[in-house]
Amino acid sequence: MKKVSKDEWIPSDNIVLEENADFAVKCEDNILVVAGPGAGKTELLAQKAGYLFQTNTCCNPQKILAISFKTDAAENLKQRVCRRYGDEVKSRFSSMTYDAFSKRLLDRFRLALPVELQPSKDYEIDNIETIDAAFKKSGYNNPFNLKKRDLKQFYYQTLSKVELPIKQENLGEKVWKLLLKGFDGKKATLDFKMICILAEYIIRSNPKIKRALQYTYTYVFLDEFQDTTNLQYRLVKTCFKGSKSVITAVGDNKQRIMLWAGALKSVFTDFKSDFSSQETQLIMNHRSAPRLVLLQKQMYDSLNEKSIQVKPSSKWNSSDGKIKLLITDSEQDEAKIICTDIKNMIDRGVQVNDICILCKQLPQNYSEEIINELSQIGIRARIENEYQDLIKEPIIDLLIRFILLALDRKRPNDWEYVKCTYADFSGAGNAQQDIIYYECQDKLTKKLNEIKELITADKGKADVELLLQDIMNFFGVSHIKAHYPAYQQGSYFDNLIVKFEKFLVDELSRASNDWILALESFCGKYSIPIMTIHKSKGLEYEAVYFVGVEDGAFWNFKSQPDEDRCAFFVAISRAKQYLTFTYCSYRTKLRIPQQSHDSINEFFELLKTPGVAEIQELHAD
DNA sequence: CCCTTTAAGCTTTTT
DNA sequence: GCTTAAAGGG
Repeated sequence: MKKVSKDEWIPSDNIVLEENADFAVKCEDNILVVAGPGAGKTELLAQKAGYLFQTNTCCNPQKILAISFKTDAAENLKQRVCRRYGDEVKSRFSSMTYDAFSKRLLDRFRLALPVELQPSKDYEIDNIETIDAAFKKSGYNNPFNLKKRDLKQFYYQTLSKVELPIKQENLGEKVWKLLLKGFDGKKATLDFKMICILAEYIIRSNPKIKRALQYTYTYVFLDEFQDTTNLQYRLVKTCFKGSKSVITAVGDNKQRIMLWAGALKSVFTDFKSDFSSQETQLIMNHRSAPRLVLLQKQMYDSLNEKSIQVKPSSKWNSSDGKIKLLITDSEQDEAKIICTDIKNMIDRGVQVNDICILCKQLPQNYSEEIINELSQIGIRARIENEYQDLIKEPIIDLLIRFILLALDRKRPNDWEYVKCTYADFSGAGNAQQDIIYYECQDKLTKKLNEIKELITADKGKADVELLLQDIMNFFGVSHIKAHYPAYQQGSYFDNLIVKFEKFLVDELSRASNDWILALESFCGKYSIPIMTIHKSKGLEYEAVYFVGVEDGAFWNFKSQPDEDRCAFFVAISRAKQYLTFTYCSYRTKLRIPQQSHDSINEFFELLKTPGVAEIQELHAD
């Protein structure tokens, strides 16, 4: 990485930063960056990391702490920064989730807690049976006969309300004490909220640790800031309020769809006053075509958003972008029309995995007919839930990369990843000069060749179960579990492997035992993803089909209209160029005699505004 | 055995 | 809100 002066610095990868983004990158005070979809919020953070490292504004041994919500978001940011600025910044850019950050603080400084608050070293996470037993042992016997779901919610709420240090002896405090140490032969159990509370208390009650933390992390990035919960925000506040550490928070109030899961509604204003932070807005939308940007802007009123001048990228013509509203009586008609549309799009060169089908909820209730129709012309569409749950697991990722690498050695990224992981597991770490390290490489190469032999020997008909076992034994199951503590709990690990095995066998039979094809296919390269709006957050697609804009899918609209408007906004803003909405008056799986759109009529009025969408209606008579 | 009442789910992540 | 499945009552 070459060092440059502040005036000479230019963004990496030929990216052009709009004025306010450039300001935010170079800003050395706390700043809140509010920006809509496609503005490049995460990219701004990556560029800011580059600026801070390249200009030596963040100088060794100072580090940047980047906090995200999802592991893959944290991982993506880390990869982007490491790719651009090399391994020398790897150890100085800590990109992790809130939960990983809290857990790290707790595990590292557990002994700094007063003895009565120290959890046992081998605590489990979120063992609901233990939690239930602890409440019962503390004398709580569900006096109001709460239903299972409400009971669970009551448990977690009671636990998260406990203030440290413990001064009272109420129910929550009693249960905490049991859970911290374990009881009646049960292991200690914490949930992530408790971990967050403990981490916050460690920092609050240990000025030395707090100072060390602030000294280490002179810059802090907070991604998806609108989703921050009160506990997470309190942790950030305790760690960095009043310090010299500079916080950059990025978020979008129009995409606030996690309030129901506990996001803190006032987090933007709280942050501005607590951290005397400035605020800046980005106005570019690099993602969506002009006509789609226009539709997004038309929603600003209902989202209580001032109409700022959002600008689409200059790569578009002003007439670019297509919006359609498809109204049918039967799911068959809906599926046929979507299918023809998708076929045309693919023929024009759009990649299958650049087309997405979105639902407000339960994709399986809305997409069956579409999946069938598409499969008849050889296009695969699949509900992503289970696949994504597996793909994001580090062990599955490792297995996939290993097999791909065995079959095709020209995969530098996978080689690097597999090699580092293996070296790590074998204790060779980063000691690149060490002879052990070369031994590792040697062993790895041999094993890769061996696996390749196994797979190619019988034209790909190798036994999947044995092969996966073989690879895992090579890395050492105990090493894997030691490295990823989540895998030590219960049968979680074994279940993952069994599921992956099942999926892989299935993919292999589809791909006539072509392992590379099967694995790529498992990773979603050749299929249209189907998912909920919530899962699509942060993603983008050339074409988006929002299936089921109906009251049945927005049953919650009356109780949380603002959040559902945001959900609608998130859905429409995933699309780059093509956006199709569908409404179908009867859905087999829902068995609602006749769908309506009374409660969400505002969406229809929006789409029916002249010049917005092309409307296609198909009625059976 | 049949009819009525009640419960639970529906948008989520994290080691 | 609207569903399905299980539990309850006669």
